[in-house]
Order: sequence, then structure tokens, then C-alpha cells
Amino acid sequence: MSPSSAPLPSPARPDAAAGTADTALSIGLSAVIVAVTGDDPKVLAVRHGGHEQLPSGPLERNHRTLEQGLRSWVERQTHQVLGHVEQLYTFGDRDRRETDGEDARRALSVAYLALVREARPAGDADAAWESWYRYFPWEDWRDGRPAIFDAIEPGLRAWAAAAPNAAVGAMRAERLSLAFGFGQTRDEERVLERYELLYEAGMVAEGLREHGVAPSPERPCLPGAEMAVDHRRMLALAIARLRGKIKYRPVVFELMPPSFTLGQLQNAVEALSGVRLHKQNFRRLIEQQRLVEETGEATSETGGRPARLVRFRREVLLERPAPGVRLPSAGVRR
Amino acid sequence: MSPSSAPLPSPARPDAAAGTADTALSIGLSAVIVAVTGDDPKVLAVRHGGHEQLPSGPLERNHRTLEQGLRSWVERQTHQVLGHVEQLYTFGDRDRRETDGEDARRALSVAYLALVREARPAGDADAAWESWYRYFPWEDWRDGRPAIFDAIEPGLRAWAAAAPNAAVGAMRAERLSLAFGFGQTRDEERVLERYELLYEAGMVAEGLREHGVAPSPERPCLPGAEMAVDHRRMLALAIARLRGKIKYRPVVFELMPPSFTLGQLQNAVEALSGVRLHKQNFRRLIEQQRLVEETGEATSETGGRPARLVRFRREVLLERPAPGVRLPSAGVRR
DNA sequence: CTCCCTTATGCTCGTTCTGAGCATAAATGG
DNA sequence: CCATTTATGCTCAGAACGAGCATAAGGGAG
Repeated sequence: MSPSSAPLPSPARPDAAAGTADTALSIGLSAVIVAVTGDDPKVLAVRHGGHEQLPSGPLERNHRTLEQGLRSWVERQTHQVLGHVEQLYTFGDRDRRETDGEDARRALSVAYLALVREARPAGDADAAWESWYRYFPWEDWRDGRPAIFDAIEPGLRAWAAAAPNAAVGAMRAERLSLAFGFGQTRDEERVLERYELLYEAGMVAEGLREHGVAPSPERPCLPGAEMAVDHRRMLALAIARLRGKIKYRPVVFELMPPSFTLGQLQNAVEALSGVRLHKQNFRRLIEQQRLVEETGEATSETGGRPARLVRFRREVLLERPAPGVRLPSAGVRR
Repeated sequence: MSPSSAPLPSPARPDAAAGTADTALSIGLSAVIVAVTGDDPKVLAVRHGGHEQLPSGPLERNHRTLEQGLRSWVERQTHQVLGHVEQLYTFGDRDRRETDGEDARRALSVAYLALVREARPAGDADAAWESWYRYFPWEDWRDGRPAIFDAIEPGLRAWAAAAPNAAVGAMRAERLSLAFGFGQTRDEERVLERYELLYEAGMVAEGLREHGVAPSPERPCLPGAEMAVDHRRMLALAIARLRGKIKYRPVVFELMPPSFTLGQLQNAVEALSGVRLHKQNFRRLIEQQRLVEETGEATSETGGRPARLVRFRREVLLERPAPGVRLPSAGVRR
């Protein structure tokens, strides 16, 4: 763009107020890289110093775009080439910085979600694929209500009850109800809300790091691996987004090999969404939406009767406005 | 949804392969502020110098969070207090900057979507509410196919045909089909994809600014107001997001007054989505999802028979996992 | 005052979609 | 050959959906 014809947006009244532009800041790029192998949703984590973290690095001058910068960091750190990449969120609280003090740099961070087809052995020794339920044990409902809720539920209730006043208490109770669906329906997409509540209640390690709150008997620090800075929060957001998107865009197929069985597809969807689906209805849905087509081959690697191998039918993108894998239902039995 | 992975074309630049952290950069904050009055979806635009633009300003040191910085800029520029605010996207191509040359600053920009309840007279003289269809005339299908498609369709086809080679041509044709649904189904959510295609095809003013392409008879520059830098792109993204979100979260109610009629609600949804809905089915949907409750009052301001006034039933948030205004159907007649 | 236009509201009917099962098929490992 | 496992086919009732018909209740024109 030519500078003369396209001035950058500037305040309508530049004189209106003081406030120095924030020059001392750094832009970080972080990637939540997701794959599915068998029954497990995997995320690529880098072990580096103390905590596990997501592949990430600062935006550099020679990065043409943010996404390009991200790809280059990921490849440098994990030797993983990314396929489908989408931006998740930009974190930029002023307190989110490297050092304290007057010349504290504000650490802006742009988080991305990337989907890759297979979990390669993760070239670098420091990079490893981890099930994302290692970080969020309470998000896996495939075998029913996780036992960990015996600790979560009373802990959160205690936190709500310990509110400074009734109004805050009611607010907390409502947020709990919304996020966890205690009593009513649970929404598997509200991963971030759940994590944030546990954070605020001081039940995850990061929340304690931040506030210096000690875990109490009523509100114990939960099992579930922690991550550096706010990387676990980014992961929560990524899971939430993916669980939502899977329903109205055919993104699961970005995670599948070129040909696969319907059972494998269902396993992948269940792994991501954390719930079990009714098998027959799932296949009916996939087939009647014509999301897949026959390859003509079959495999008996899956156990019982050999299964047809199918492939994603790309043309469906042009035919239906919002093809996706709507989750037909839940229930532990299949 | 996120901007398509194909970035808007930008002139290739020789890469100095230096790995310097990018210190010289500015963070911009921009807001797409949406309201609905009667039949029109409105966006708050600031006239400043040449082009219209979105309320925006740089992130400053005293802004505790990005969102807070945004609110402060918006209030300073438009005297509008924001309600529901959500982050849209962060733009950060290296070419997106003020000046060329060695010390070019990279201009990162974080765009937000804000919903406000009523279109106040826009305090500042420079700020004005504009129908968003002024910027995107091709997005309003409430009265059937907009006449402007007589220019769009052949223009885009010519662009696809003018591809440097067959592969690119096929790719372009597929993207057109996907975004505009020529022939098949149209997806009202693909606002951004449509804008980006028109941009690449040199059919919107911003695309010409970028490339210095002249409009040709086959590919005329379309009517539709332009905006500064990439603000129209941000608006496209905001519309796309809102059109999507309205279907699975009760966000329309953020735009409605405390009490309203079902007709007004339908008008708002139609204004946002750009399509007409079947009236009876729309009401059935709203009522059986128990999204609203009776106020007991009625109004005859709407024309014919007086209508009941209802209000949003907030408790629905706790009851159903994903309450939203699914669009019951289309068709010009009601 | 009545007719007509307008918007609101109620209800139906056939189709499609969904949830939940029953039943059969075709491998594998004793 | 049998038990086990996964794949696949099919049914059936209830809910949701698309498309109308029909009536109600205002205001304005004549």
C-alpha cells in the first residue's frame, strides 16, 4: 500500500489525551499443535527448563506474517511442519511480562491452533506429544464422570461459599453452574471457562503461582500437569475452539490419515470432544451428509470384522454450507 | 472463523535473513461496534481525514489490558460506552505499516467486536452510525439477490479465467464457488472470504490501493464505501463472526432493548444475517427454546395488531448448553 | 362505520432428523 | 467350533423443521 493514500488509523483527536505509546514490548507467538493417535488427542509440548510449554518464540523482523513466524519457530523447535493453522487469541495483559519493575516489557502473545495429520516421533528430544487430558483430566468424560470431580466439585463450592459477599457468591455459583453444569447439562465446549474457574479458585498450580495462595484441604490443588506462564490457558482455549468447530466445519479430517475407517473417525471425534457417541447414529450422520467416500479397500487392523476404508469427500465443502460432525449423542455405552 | 489462510497478496520483499527481534512496532486497537436500529445493522464509523475508519488507537503503557485500552480509545473518540466485547483477530503482516524503508515499523493490530444496545446519536461529530451494508452491498439478501451481483459475478469469473495457469484458475473457481455459492447454496457467514476474493480480484477500492491495478470494464470497482487501511476487512470479519455466533449463542439479545416484540427480534436477526426468515417458524423456535418470557405488556407501535412485549430469559443460559437463534429458513416472503 | 392494509398469533401437516435399540456379519484367538 | 470384538444394516417413535392456512386486532382511507 502506498503510504500517502493509506494513512494508518490514528486517533481522531490525537491531542485529546496523554499516554505514551508502549514501545517496550515483545510479541510472542505460541502454537497449540494438535494430532490424534488412536484414542488420544495429542498436543506437542516442549520441555524446557522448569515447566512444559508450547512451542513458541518471539516475532522477528524477518517474519513476513505472524503465521509465518509461528511456522518458523515451530519447525525450529520441533521439526514439525504445520498444516492447517488458525489464530486463536492474543493475550496482552500488562501484568503478563517477563520482568517486574519500571522498565517492564509488556509481553503480548498471539496464540495459534494447528492441526497435523500424524504424531511423528517429534524430532527434537525436548519436544514430545502428550495427551491433552494429562493437563485437563477433568475434560475426559469418555468413561463417564471422571473421578477427579470428587475433588473438584466440593472445592469449587467451597470457593463460591467463601465469597466476600452474597452478590459475588451468587455470581460465582452461577458461573460454576454455567461452566460445569452441576445438576443440569454439561457443555463440553466450555473448557476455558472451567479452567479459569479452577484458576481463580486456586485449584490449579498456575493460579497459586499467580496469587501466592496456598492450597487448602477444601480446595486442593488438582492433579493435571501444569505448564509455563499461561500456556495451559492457551491449550484450554484451543480445545474449546476445536470442540466447537468440529461440529460445523469438517476439521476432524485435517487430523485423519488419507484413508481411515468410520470407527477410527469416531475415535478421533470422541477423543477431541471427550464424550462417547452412539456408533450407529454417528455413521448414519457421516454417511448421509456424504462427508466420506469409499476407497474400495478394507482393513482388519481394527480388531473384529474388517472395516471399509473411506476418505474425506472434499467436494462436500462446495455442496453444503456448514458440513461438520454434529455429535449425535452421548452415553457411555456404544 | 478466521481469515482464510491465503493472505492478501502483498509485494514480495527481499528477505534479509537476520533474526533480530522486532522492536520497532506499534500495537493498534480497533473496534467494530455494532448496534441494530429497526431494520438496519449499524456500525460506528469515524470520519477522519480521507477515509472512514473504525474507532481505534494505539495500545498505551497505562492500559492494563488490551480490552481496556480499546474501551478507553472508543470512549475518547465516540463517547460510546461498550457492553459485550470480544476479540476478533490480530493482524500483523509486515507490510502493514506506516512507512517504507529500513526503519519501517510493523503495525500489529488487534481487532475487537463490540455489541451495544442502542444507537445513540454518536456524541462526537466525527463519529456516525452507518448501515454495514453501505460497505458490503452484496451481503444484504433480505430482498433477494442484490442487483450488484450482475457486476460481481461476471467480474469474478473473468478474474478466475484470467489466472496465469490452469491450476490457479481451478483454485480460484473453487474459492468463488465456496464463497459465493454460485449455482449451489450460499453461506451467509462467508463474508470475509467474499471480501477477500473481491479484494484480490481488484474489485474493491482497497485492492486497487494495494496493487495499483486499474479497474477494467470486466472487473469494475464495485459500489460500496471504502475504509482506511484494512478496516473494511475487519468489518467483514466481524460480520462473519456475528452471523455465525448468533446461531449458537444468544448474542442478539445484547443488541435488543430490555423489552421488545418478537417481530423486532426477527428484524434484528434478519438485519444481521442478511436473509429473511419464515415468521411463524421463527417465533416457534424462540418460544419453544424458551429464550424469552412475557413482560405482560404490549405495544402497537409496530403497525398492525399490537404485539406482546417480551424480554430475554437469562436463565436459559444455565439450562441449555448452546441456546441460539438457529435460522429456521429463508425465502423472501414472510 | 366499514373496508382494507398491516402485523401478530395460532395451528396443522407432511418430511426430515435424532435418539435408542435390535439384529446380523465377519474377522480373531482360544 | 465358540466366544469375543468390531462393523454394518435396519427399525421405530418422538422431536424438529419447512411451508402454509387461518384468524385476530390494530390504524387509516373512504
